[in-house]
Amino acid sequence: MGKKTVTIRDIAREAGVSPGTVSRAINNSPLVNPETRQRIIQVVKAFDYVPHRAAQRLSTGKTLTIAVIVPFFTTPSVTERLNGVVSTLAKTQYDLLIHNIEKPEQRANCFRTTPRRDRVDGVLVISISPTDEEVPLLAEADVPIVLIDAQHPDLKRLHQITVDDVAGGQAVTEYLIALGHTRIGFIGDPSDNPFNFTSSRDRASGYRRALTTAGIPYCPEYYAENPHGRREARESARKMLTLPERPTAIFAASDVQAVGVLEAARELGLRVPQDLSVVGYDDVEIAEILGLTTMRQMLFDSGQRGAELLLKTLENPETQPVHEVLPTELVIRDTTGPPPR
Amino acid sequence: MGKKTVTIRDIAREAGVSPGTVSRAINNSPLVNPETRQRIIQVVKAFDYVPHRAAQRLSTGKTLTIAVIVPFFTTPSVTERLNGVVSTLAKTQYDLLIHNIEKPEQRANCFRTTPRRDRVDGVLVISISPTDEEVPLLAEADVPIVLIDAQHPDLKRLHQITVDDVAGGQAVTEYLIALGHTRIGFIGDPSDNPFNFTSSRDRASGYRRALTTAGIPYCPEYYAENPHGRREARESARKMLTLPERPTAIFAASDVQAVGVLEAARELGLRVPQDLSVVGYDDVEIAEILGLTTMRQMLFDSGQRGAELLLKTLENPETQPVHEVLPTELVIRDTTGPPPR
DNA sequence: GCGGTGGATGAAACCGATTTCATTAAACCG
DNA sequence: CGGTTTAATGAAATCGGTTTCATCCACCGC
Repeated sequence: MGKKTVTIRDIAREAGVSPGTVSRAINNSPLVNPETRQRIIQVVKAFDYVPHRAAQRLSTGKTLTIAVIVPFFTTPSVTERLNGVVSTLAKTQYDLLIHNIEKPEQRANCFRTTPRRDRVDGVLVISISPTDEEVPLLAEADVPIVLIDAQHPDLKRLHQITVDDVAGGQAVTEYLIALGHTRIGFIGDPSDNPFNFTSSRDRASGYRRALTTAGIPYCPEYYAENPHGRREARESARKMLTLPERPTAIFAASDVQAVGVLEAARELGLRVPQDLSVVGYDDVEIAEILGLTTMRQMLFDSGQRGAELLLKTLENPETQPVHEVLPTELVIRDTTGPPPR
Repeated sequence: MGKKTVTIRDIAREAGVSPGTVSRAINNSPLVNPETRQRIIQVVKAFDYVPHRAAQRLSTGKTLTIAVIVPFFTTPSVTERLNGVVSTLAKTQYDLLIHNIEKPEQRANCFRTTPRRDRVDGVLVISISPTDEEVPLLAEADVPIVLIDAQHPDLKRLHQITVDDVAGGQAVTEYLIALGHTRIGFIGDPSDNPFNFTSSRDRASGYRRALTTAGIPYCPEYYAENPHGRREARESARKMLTLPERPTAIFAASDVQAVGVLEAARELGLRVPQDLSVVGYDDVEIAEILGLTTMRQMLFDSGQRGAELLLKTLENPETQPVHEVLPTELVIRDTTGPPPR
């Protein structure tokens, strides 16, 4: 099946015009006679002609491509954000390129090679906050960039869609305090991680701030950091829950980790919420299934808004960088209650 | 920041050679003196030069792009397959284009416009079986295509990575029968759906076959089809479990649906597995969390194998179409046991 | 010492579109 | 009716690589 590609010259020859005219005709240039256009369109249809993408890109300088840089994209919360991006872009003619980051070196590599004018028209970055050294690199790339669930103080150059994780962490903790808890544990990701994830760190800040405000001393034994994961969280929870004076509530920095906490509780024979209250973060599907109390964030919407923002910027490059903060909402289910005794 | 792109000619000038030589040097052509290459590489590094993708594509005719067509990519099982694809392709220099299908018309559109020589070098299709009308269209496109978890009898033209869903469904049912169950329900997706998903249908065939073999009459009341989803499965399960003579076991065509069944059981006060046995399919993370007995398929591997197969075919276009059937494995956890009484 | 062989390189064509610039023909105007 | 716009189109340059073909030079064998 040789099936040679039909080029714009074929169309031109067939329609009895020059390639330039064909190009103008299909790109809605006003500089072409309606009749001529009609004839050309006809030939295009007849030949099922579609312009060669690479050729278009090369000559226009536009790539019609948007890249999204995303870490561990099988994580449910990340997938949901990505979903927002994908469904928004599906309505446009932009192609979506996915770069999954699972190792720190991929991250560096990706930040260096992806945001280039000749590769993409714009970049979405999900959940990975660029470092101070990386920002100038990104800015220099001269490609519009939107951070989703990631941040950087340099608002002059980067669009940002975030959630106030400090406030969220604080709200969760205040809720637990209001229930009467004073021994409240926190289980999150490493504050200092090669990906520069910030959300867990920020939620921990909110946690501490709420404790301080309430006059509850911060107890390092009730604070644990682990590489993200259910198992890791379970181990931490187990340790924490076998302390001489165990916490009566645990706030996990994500639903995934909260599940680990629940598992640890089950193993230790602790009833939830009678013996232990557990709160997660994100409100992914599993939270609803397990009846987990959690802080809901608008995951899908964050992706959607980010994509929309990027599209708007592509249309109008003069758009000033925007920093949008999405709301959160505490969803109270079955894993929280007053402390025992 | 103007930042004009540095082209191969810039490198050539700087290194004191011709563009052709630079091209040869960076593409590992043996036709270039090691010293010259060394010098060129140096300049490339110094200028942080990266070849213009569109230009490469145009001149080579290769797009260096692979598209994956995937339905509802937030579904955990689909995400996991996709993960296999992504991680395999990450090691190559191919770009990955994602087309998410959520509506039937997207499907048709996608099959028509995506598999074109000038757009992609190859296509991976996940979980969507092409129809008889679509296959010639795909074949004509003259782009290698690999179906993952999808099938079509025309093995002459399409690579396929599948699981024997009929056998899988049969095995699950036989297991339940061996436990002593005779009233076994099945809850799956619509056999006839606009996406042409076949896995649920096939698992149902296996289910029926096992019943027949065991001499258990097939009872339509124990068989339900719903649009895929937890809630829908829950409703079906509720109906089935409130029958005068309710099933003692339910086989759900996916873990997601099995969760719905578990919810229905909980609502109705049925203990699992004492009163009701539940089996899922896929073995996604939630199955492990909930202790769900399920049929594990190699989700990640299916994506990986599919991608590898596609890459191999790209290297050697003469590769004969392959049909690879991946094994399944019954994972027995806490939701299955002998029937009550 | 000379034709032959092959390695390394440069010059130029080419991929398929877009876009600038030039050209032609028609329309318009005083 | 001559001169000037203006609309429509063609010719050709361009985008940034790759690749073919030609060239040059060194080395080999005789």
